[in-house]
Amino acid sequence: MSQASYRTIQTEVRRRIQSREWPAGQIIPSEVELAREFDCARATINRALRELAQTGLLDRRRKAGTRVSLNPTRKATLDIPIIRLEVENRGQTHRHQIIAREHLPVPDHLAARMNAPRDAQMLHLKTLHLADDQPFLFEDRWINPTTIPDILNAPLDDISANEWLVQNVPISRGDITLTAQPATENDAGTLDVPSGTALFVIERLTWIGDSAVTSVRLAYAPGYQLSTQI
Amino acid sequence: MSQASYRTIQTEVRRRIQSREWPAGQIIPSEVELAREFDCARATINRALRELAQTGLLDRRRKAGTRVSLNPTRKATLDIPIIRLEVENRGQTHRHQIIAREHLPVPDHLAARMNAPRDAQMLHLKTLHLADDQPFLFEDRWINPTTIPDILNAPLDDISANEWLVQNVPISRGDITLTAQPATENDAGTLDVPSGTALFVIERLTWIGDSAVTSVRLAYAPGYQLSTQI
DNA sequence: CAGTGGTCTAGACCACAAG
DNA sequence: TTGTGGTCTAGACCACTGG
Repeated sequence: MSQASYRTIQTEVRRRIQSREWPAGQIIPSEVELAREFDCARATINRALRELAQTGLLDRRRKAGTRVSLNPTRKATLDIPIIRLEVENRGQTHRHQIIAREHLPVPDHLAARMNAPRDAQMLHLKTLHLADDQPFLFEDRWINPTTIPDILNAPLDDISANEWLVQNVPISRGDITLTAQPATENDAGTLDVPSGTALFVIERLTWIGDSAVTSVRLAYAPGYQLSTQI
Repeated sequence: MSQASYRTIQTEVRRRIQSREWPAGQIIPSEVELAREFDCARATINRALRELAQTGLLDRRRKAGTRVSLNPTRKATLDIPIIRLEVENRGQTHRHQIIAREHLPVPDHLAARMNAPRDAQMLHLKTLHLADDQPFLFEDRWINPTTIPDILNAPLDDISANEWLVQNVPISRGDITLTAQPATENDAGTLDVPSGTALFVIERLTWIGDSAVTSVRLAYAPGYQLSTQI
């Protein structure tokens, strides 16, 4: 093995794990030994193994060594695209309608989660996104104008709040929750489905430092699916 | 800035992006320039920026340079744990019941997706997972004994197929789909919910090389949510 | 304590693609 | 053509932690 490339090393390591040459739970040779075997620098081995550990295939600990994961918690990466691009990537045309736009005191449960004072005034937006003029998803969003004063001047009729925020607010952190929910009366009327229909719902709460930027609930029309690979 | 660490560099780069010092879409200095500024080796800058690019914050292209992503498709990492651990991590007790276990010709639509001949015989398992003796999720799984002959000897009453497969089959690839579905009659009876209830459903198809290992549908009881962060 | 992975360096060559 | 990121090296020191 005179080939030295972190990719070829990764491939070979995967092969040895899949062939049970290195069974689950077993310690594999140290970086120094592997560097000797593959005739390459230790840094190359390190990169190969470090990346495999990031995907959950290996467990690494100083002194203890590197072992094949016993319970490989597989990690899947979800892409969170802008809604407009999500629609356009399906080859459909995106359009959005603002259904409501008002300043209201934020509901208590949101105030708590957003680390805001009770009855804080926020911008509340309800937006329907359409794909080829069919309802695609219903967006219910609260935006904290204390954190994002510019939002008050944003041209939200032309560019959806989703897109404006992604492009103008460099968030530092976000909490995401995926659930299935029965359509509320509100959902049902907006998406034009029977009340109680099973909807795929994504809720996100995003932050700049310790200041909440926006809390949003995205209710997708039936048939939506989120796909990924491991 | 005499500190040289890829982590401190990442923090500083994030700060500059969030503060708009480096606006979205703009080219940032080259690795050589940053190495000079931070007084460190180029490899250190490379690692810092490479990892940020993996998260979608930066776009890098040879010769074109590194720029702040214009439409940062945020990437969230989902952990796919073993069901037993998922339950136990909530502080609940896990138990499973095998509801059906039979060899059947696989349905046509699955045969196609699994790259198997029509009417191929597969092991079909229906399993109910319980958390503190309450229905937690209903697992409907097809296992390809051509790929996994050992499955026929597995003690599936003691250890769920989910867990046995994770620990014994080093898969190379998996397709995952997340959806919301109304409970079928079958789901409803098993999970003890009304038919039509909104259920969170994960479907997975996993592979060793080009051979399908298993196709599984996990229907979670109402109230389940999948959480992550970005 | 000592062995392992974690990180950094200074330098080098290369692959790619923008101009 | 040429500047950029992509990768590799040989060596070094360090941090952590198992025995």
